[in-house]
Amino acid sequence: MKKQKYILENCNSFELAHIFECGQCFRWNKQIDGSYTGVIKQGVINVKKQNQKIIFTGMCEDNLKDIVTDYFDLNRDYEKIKMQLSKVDENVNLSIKYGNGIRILNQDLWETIISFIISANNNIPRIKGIIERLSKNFGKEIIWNNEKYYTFPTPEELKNVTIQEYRKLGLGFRDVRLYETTHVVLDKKIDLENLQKEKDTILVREELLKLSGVGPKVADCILLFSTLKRFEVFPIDVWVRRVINDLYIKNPDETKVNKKQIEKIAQEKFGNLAGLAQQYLFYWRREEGA
DNA sequence: CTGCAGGGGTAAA
DNA sequence: TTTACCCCTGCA
Repeated sequence: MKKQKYILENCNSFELAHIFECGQCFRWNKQIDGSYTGVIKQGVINVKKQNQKIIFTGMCEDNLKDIVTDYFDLNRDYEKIKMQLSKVDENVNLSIKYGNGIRILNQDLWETIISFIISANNNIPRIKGIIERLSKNFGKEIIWNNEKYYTFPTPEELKNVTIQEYRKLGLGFRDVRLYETTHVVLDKKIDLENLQKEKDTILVREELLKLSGVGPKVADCILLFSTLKRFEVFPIDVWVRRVINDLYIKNPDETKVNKKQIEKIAQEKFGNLAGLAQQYLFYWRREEGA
């Protein structure tokens, strides 16, 4: 573990709030100076934006530049993607202007699976709290700048944790799901490394859906926000339903809007960039509060 | 102060 | 296709 620093200059499409508050991650916390600190794999990293420069500092084992280049998806041309998507219509264009600095993170597959199982029928402050307690109890401690941080627990580190212990950490009815999924992964009934190599998105999705606590929405979030990185999926939650209904369907009762209908619209309008369009629309609608 | 709906869904009926 | 589910927060 060593202290490292990396400065990225001339980076378009990189706004801290857009990246960390758009609902894709749960382990980044805003600091007093406006920067964000989070745990990636076995390291702690702080990201700060200053005069158009992105400053990464951290305590980690591997090369910091390599870690953040991968994690923040820095080799992808978001300007080009935004250009394409903004042509769809004026509403999408507005949403892109609003969340112009969004990047989709390459988060660890295991961590993303567990995080989104916890996210089911839950709210962000509580999700963050649960993940923090899980890490504190079962992850490894890292000390950086006199503060304690904890890595996200591996399947092995959760091996002997009981359902009752999960319940005590406030997981609620998700306790059984976390227990079952952990053991399915430990027993290699579903092999995450193989899943990572599989090209066919449909097949990967089917495998994810076999996990306890993973339904259609959670599966799509895992596909989009982890290293699986599938931009063609379109996770549908209440906010996405709301914004798609308001813009394109206009059903007076949004709870009656059919999922198939939303999927069709997403496919037709956004194609293989649906996932990213989802993020812009979601962030726009949710932050605007309208 | 108490009661209750609802939250970035899933699984079981 | 409908309903219960754990826990927390906001609001009537």
